[in-house]
Amino acid sequence: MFRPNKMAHIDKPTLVWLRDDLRLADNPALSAGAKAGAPLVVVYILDAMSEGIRPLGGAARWWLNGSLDALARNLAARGQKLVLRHGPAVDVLLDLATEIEVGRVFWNRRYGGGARAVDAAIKTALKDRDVAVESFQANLLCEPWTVRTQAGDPFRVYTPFWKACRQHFPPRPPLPVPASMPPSVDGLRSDALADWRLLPEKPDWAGGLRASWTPGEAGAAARLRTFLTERLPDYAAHRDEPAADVSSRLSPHLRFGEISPFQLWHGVSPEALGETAKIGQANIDKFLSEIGWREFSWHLLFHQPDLATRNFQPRFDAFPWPAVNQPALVAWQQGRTGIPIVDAGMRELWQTGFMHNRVRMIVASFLVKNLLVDWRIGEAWFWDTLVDADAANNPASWQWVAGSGADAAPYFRVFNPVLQGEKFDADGAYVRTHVPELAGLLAKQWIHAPWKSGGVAGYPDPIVDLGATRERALRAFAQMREDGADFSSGFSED
DNA sequence: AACCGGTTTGT
DNA sequence: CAAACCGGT
Repeated sequence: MFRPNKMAHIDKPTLVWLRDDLRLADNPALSAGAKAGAPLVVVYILDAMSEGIRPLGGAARWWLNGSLDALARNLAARGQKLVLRHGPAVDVLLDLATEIEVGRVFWNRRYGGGARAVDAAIKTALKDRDVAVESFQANLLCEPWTVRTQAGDPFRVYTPFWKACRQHFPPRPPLPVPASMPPSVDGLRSDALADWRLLPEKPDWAGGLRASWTPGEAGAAARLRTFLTERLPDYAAHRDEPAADVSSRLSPHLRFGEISPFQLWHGVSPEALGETAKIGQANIDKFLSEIGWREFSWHLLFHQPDLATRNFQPRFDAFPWPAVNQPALVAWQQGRTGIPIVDAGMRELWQTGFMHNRVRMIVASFLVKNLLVDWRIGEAWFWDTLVDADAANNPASWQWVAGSGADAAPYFRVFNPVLQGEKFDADGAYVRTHVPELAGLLAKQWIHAPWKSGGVAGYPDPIVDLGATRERALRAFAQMREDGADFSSGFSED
C-alpha cells in the first residue's frame, strides 16, 4: 500500500553529474534528470586527484574552460545553473549528495579504467544510502562489453570489430534538448570558473587556439553543419591531404562530449542529408569508419586500462629504447627537425592545438622510428598540446604507429616523410602554411627536401639521416623480434 | 593506414 | 625508359 521508502526520493532533488558530455542535446542523463519531476542539480567536478584519472593537458584545460562557460550559459538561458566543484570526485559527489539530500543521481557512462573505478565506488556508496543511481549510454555507439568475437574475446583487429559493432545499428536516435528543466536548488555553492585557472596566464599562448576553435555545443553544431555541406562531399578523395581542409575537425568537440557519436551517425544518414545533397556513400562510410576507430580505441582502453603506459603487444616490453636524445626531442617538439612536413605538423600542433591525422602518423613515425624515442614520450607531448587528446585515442594511436598496438602498423612500416609529403602535400601548401621559412623560397620539387637543393637560410638541416635511421630502426625492431620468446600479445586476463 | 631495390611489362 | 609488379623488411 503506502510505501514511504520508495516514495521518499520523488521530491528529493535529482543530481545530474556531467563529465565528458558537456551538451544539452542527446544527453540521456540530463534528459532523465529533467523528467524526474524533482529539483534538478547539474554539477561538473574538476578532478585532478583521483587515482587513474589523468590530469588534463594544457590545451585541454583551455578547451574545458570554454566548454564549461558555454554550457553554463546554455543552462542559464533555460533557467538552470551549472554547479562547479573541485576535488576527488568520490568525496565531492558524496558531499554534494548529502548537502542537497539527493534522491537520484544520473550520469552518462565513462570507459577509462580509473574513471570506471571512481564511478563504481560512488554508485556503491550512494546505493548504500538508498539513493537511486542510473547510468546511460551516451558517448559510444557500442558498449565495449557487447562487442565480442565468436570465441567471446575482445577484438584485436579493427575491421572485424567495426563490422561487429555495426551489427547493433542503427543506433538510437539522438535525444532533443530537454523541453524544460526543473529549477535547481537555491543557495548552492559553486566554484567560480575563473578560479580554476584553466586558462594560460603568462605567457598567454592560447591566441592560436582562440583563432581556431569555438568550444561548446553551438560551436560543435556549426562545425558539423560546415562539414556536411562543404567537406563531406570530398572527404574520401581528399581526407589524407592536410591542405585540403576536408576533415571534420569535430575531434575536440567529441572529446568533451559537446556532440555525440549518435548525433554524427544520424547527421550523415540519408534521411538527414536529404536526396539533394548527392553525397556519395563512400564519403559517408569513410567518415563513419573514423568514428569506428574512435569506438575501437575506447574498446581497447576498456579491456586494457593501462593502455597509455603498457605495450598492447608484450613483446615490445623488451624493445631497447636508447637514452632519449634530448636535443632531438626538443627539435621535434618545436618543429625544428629540418624535415618540412614534420616541422609543419609540430608547428600546427603548437599553434592550433590540432594536427591533421595523416601528419600525426608522419610525425609519430619520425619520433618513434627515426629518432627511436619511446612512444610514451610522444604520447605525453600530444596529451599536453592537443585539444582533442583523450584517454583512449591518443595512446591507441601512438601504439598503432609504434607497432606495439592492436592491429598496428607492422614494425617495418617506416614512413618516409619526404615521400609522404610529396604524396599528400604535393604542391607543398601545407608546409608553406606552417613553415614560413620555406614559403615562397623554393620550387615545389624541393619543398619536402630542401637540403637537396643546398638548403634554405634560416631553416635547419635535417637532424638525422632518414635512410640511415630507417635502417637502424629496422635492425632494432628485427632484433626485438628475434630476442622475444613471448609472441603472445593482447589483452590481460580480465 | 609503407618503403625499397630489383625485375618485368608496356608503349 | 617509365610504370607496374614483386618479395623482403
